[in-house]
Amino acid sequence: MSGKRSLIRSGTTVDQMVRAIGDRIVTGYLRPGEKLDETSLAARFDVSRTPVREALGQLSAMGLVERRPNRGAIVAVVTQEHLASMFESMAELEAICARFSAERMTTAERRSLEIEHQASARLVQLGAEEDYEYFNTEFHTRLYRGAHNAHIYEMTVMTRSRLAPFRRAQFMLAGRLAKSWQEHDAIVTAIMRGDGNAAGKAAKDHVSIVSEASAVFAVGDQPRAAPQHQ
Amino acid sequence: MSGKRSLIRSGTTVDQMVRAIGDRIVTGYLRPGEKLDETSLAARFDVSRTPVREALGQLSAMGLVERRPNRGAIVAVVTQEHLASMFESMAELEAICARFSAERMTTAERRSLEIEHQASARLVQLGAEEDYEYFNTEFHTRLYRGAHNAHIYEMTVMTRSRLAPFRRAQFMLAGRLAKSWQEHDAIVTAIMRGDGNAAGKAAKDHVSIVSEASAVFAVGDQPRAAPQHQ
DNA sequence: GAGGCAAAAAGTGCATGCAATTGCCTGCTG
DNA sequence: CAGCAGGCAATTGCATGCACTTTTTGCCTC
Repeated sequence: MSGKRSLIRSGTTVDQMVRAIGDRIVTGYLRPGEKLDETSLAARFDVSRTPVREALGQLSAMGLVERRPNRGAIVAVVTQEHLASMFESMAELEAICARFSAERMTTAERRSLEIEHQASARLVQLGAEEDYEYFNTEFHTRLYRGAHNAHIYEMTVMTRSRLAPFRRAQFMLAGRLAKSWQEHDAIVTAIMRGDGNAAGKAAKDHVSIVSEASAVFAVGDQPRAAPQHQ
Repeated sequence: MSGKRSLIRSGTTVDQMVRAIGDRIVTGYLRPGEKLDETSLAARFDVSRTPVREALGQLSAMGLVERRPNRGAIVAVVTQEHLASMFESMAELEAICARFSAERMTTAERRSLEIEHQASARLVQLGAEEDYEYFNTEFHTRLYRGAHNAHIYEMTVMTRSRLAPFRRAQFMLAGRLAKSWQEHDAIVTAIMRGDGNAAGKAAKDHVSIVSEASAVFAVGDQPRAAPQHQ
């Protein structure tokens, strides 16, 4: 019995690798352009190269890493242009989710969305960025689910995760917290009214604003090469 | 009988496997639920199991195959519900593409869209289903590109390919050819006018109609288990 | 000192081998 | 004859090995 997997959760080794590496990319711990060396990763996680290779392949299929034949893999480098296209897509996807949510959410879903949203008002007053961030994720996830469309849900979640590295610290901007809440409020109100078009428009505006706020960070952050971690 | 992988295009072996297996799924040659045995596939394509495994992993990340740990892979089984959600997503995505196309296509893109569309009128008169099918694909691809948004393009193409197996023979329906052309015409007209909303609506209606036409076929075809293809 | 070449080093791509898991088959029990 | 335990064949999951490609390094030339 050689060294058993230590800290990571269950599933096959490949799945663990996909999550481990994917998480590090999504959270920004691994930066775009950074080299993903199979041997080092294998050593780092105490597995052989095979599961690492498979994981890199899957991550590449998801668009999180880029693979150059015979030349190794790197964390996907997102051009400004492609980043913009993802933010724009995100706005459209959220608009669809909000519109469908307005039309399709069950009474229970509407109620709990409203309740959570109202509860979050306190976080804004307290200026609790961390907690609001968590709530914010929850809020949007509710919209995605509320659309009652599995495929749109998948696309939206995937797009959001690919955007995650570029969206950190958005709430640090002065006043962003309160504005975010108001924008959410517009979405919730429209959903409660069952007004799909208004909900869609409100969601699109909301995401567009977030995009602009985030883009600022992305610019200085992006085109750099690979840093030294650990 | 066994043997060559000559007819496939270049790239790494894994890429070839992804394309080979993916094609067979998308074209319906491999049916939903069918078992994908690593050893047989490896023998069939005359490679070792490793690239087959990697390919299956990537296809699973794309949603084309389903992988049960330790229990092998099967062609993804799409429930009626999930299928409906994909068709609905498709309509929304095409609507976005058409709207953006109306707003963003270059003059050259508009012109060539119009020209090709007009040329296809002949195919309708001739009742040339095969040729029209080819043109139809081309037409929609132009819309996706015309949106000038790489991420939406990716999502749309991916969704379309996943729907491909359920969309066969749609033009066999009586009169579908002519109606399809008219629906395209509405889209083109709106795009030429630069009217994004009209283009989006026309595209959504168009796809919705196709969805309904296709759903008919899907019903009898879908939930069955695995056939014998060999 | 810059440029170019060749050999070595590093790293990827695929094949093969072996342990682990699953599912089936058999035979026993009630 | 149904039901279940145990064992066996088939198949998956991962590790390792080897060939090939790319990159680096060191040396030579100019």
